This record gives sequence, C-alpha cells and structure tokens, in this order.
Amino acid sequence: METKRKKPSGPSRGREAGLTDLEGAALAVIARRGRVTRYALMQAFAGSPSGFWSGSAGAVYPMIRRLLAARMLNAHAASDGRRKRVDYDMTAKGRAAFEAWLLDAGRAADMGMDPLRTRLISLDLLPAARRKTFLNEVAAEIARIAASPAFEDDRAARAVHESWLAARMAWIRTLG
Amino acid sequence: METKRKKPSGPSRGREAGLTDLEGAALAVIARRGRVTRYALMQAFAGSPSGFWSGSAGAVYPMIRRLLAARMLNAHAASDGRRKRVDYDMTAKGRAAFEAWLLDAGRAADMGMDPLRTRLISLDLLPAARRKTFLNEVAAEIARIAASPAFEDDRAARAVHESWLAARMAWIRTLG
DNA sequence: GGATGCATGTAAAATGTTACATGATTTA
DNA sequence: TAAATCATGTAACATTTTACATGCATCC
Repeated sequence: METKRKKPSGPSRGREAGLTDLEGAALAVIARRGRVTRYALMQAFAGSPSGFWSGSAGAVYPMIRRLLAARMLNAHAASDGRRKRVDYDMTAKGRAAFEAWLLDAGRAADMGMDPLRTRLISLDLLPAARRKTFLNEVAAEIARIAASPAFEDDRAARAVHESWLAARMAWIRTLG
Repeated sequence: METKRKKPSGPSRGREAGLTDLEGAALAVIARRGRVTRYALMQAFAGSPSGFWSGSAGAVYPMIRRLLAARMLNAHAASDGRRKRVDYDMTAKGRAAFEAWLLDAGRAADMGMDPLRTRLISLDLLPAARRKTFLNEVAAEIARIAASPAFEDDRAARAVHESWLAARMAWIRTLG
C-alpha cells in the first residue's frame, strides 16, 4: 500500500516526504555502479535519452550534499594513483530510501510530465491535415531516438528504453 | 522542422525560447474555452489526472502575469451581475505562440518525466518476486485512475486520456 | 602547446511548491 | 448562520537551469 504523497518542493520535506525523482534516479545509478563520483553522476544524467533533466553540476552537486546530510551516502576520498577524487556510495539508510522510492506504485502510476500527451489533448483544435503531419513528425523523431545508441553499458535499462519507444510508437499508431 | 530547444528556466528565456509546458497547457485551456478566470485555470490544472502540476495559485497567477507582459493575453474586466472577476483570452501573438508550442514535434517526442520508466530502469536490481508484485500494484493503480472520471466536459481530451491509459496498460503487460 | 576529458564547484535567475490570507457570494 | 465555492493574491522556501570558473591529466 503506497502512500499518495505530495510533490517535493517548498518548505515541506523534512526528509520524511521521501526522495525526489532526481534523488531516486541518482541513487539508482549508485545502486548499479557502486561508488561513483559526482561527475560520473552528471554524465549519467546528461547522457540520458530523456531531456527532462539537464544533468547540470548546479543540480547534482547540491543534491549529493543533501543526500550526504541525510546520511544516505558515504563519501570516500579516492585516487587512481595520479588524480584525486571523491567517490560516493549508499548507506543502509540510503538503500532503504531508494527501495521505498523505487517501489512506490502510487507515484509510479502517475502520468508525470508527458510532452506528447500534453499536446495531444489539444490537437483536436487544429485541422486534420496538420494533426496528421504532426503525428508523422513525432513518429519520425521517435524513430530517430530509437536509432541512436542509449544505455550501451546497461542491458536492463536498454531493454526498458526500447520497450518504452516501441510502446509509444504503438500508441501513436492507434491515434492515426 | 522543429528546433531542439533548451529547457526553460535560468536566465535564458527572453521569450524567444518559446513557451514552457505549463504556459502551453494554460493557453490550451484558453484556446478551448475562450475567456477564463485564473481561478478556472487553477481548477483545470488541479483537476487534471496528472499529478505533475499542483495547479496552485502561486504557479498560475505569476504565469498569467508573464503571458500578459509578453502580450500573449488580454485581460477583460467582467461581471456576472453580482460578482466581479477578470477574464483572460489570447491575443494573435498568444495564439501563434500556442500553435508553435503545440506543433513542436521535437519537444513532443521527448520522453519527458515518466515516473514508471524512471523506476523500471532500475527494477532489475530487485528479485523477480518483488518486481512482479510491483508491476501488479502499478497496474492496479492505473486501473483505479482509469475508473475515475476525467475530462468529463471534453470528449477529445477524454479520448486521449483513455488511450494513454490503455497504451500504458498494454506496455506493462509486455513487461510481465 | 592546445584541445579534450575528468573533476569540482558557485552565482544569478526562473519557476514552482506549500502555506497563508482575504473577501464576496451561494448553498445547506 | 455555517460551510463551501469563486476569486484574488502574497510569502518563504526548494529545486533546478544556465552560465561561469578553476585546475589537473592526457592525448594529439
């Protein structure tokens, strides 16, 4: 039974509100890879096929600071012999928060922010010819995304990615 | 040919960057209904089956101020005989910006923020039994959403909504 | 020697959230 | 007359974006 929780932001979150989706996704990267630098985390977000998060330093560095303050991460001074760096990994508390975030079916079932759905709701305001052109363009864009490599080092993520694209293509076809 | 544009936010946006998705969705409501109050706009967002936007006054009132300043809206003092109010409708510039937003296939094809996809990418980290339970819970949640009324006054939007839910259910079934 | 990649950060600005507040009107 | 709805707003705060900045190491 998942709690229907409010959006993160505002004065809320004394940490009892659960992880934000960015935090959850960051912990997911750490859960898979083990110790990572913040830079590697940035790269992971920046390389994502979704354009929703920029993966900017301005988002990632403060977020790690938050998770560290909440004792969900440990920092480890590290070095590859020459260059120094700081690696982060999860504490038991971090792992628990991650799993609670991951398995929150209430949040998972939400429609989130879907740029196509948001537009389709209004598409009937335009003439049929333009609707058709638009859907063709979107399908072509998605085909382009499907043709470009993603998650090459992660079979499971790639499978989800590809099935998402296939499902979306199938949806668009039903709208034609 | 749609321009791949950057995210709105930060110092960017001198208005040449296009509408945010919240602005686009607000103009969509106005495009459909004609003149609306900001309160009605709030209600429209708050009543949306997507939990992504809260439809708070703190988001809507400043947003309308922005669109007004950008000369995309006109304000009309109005009254139903007793209570006074202010209605807003689109200018030609607003309509043009709305259509550019609506028909931006590049943005429409983006994966946006999908709370289920975000989680599925990590689901292989858990044992199969928990994966299965989770997918069943999500399917049940989506069925609940599908069973609750939405867009009762808007056939086109309801059709999109229902087809979205059906497509998502179909996707989940392929993951089982 | 210059470009590129790894790594770390900060600053200003935009946008949104929660929460609070007010007042008029309508309904129970 | 009390509660709900319509309608308008503000304040404090959190998150994130863009943009800038630094320094070391490696590759060409």
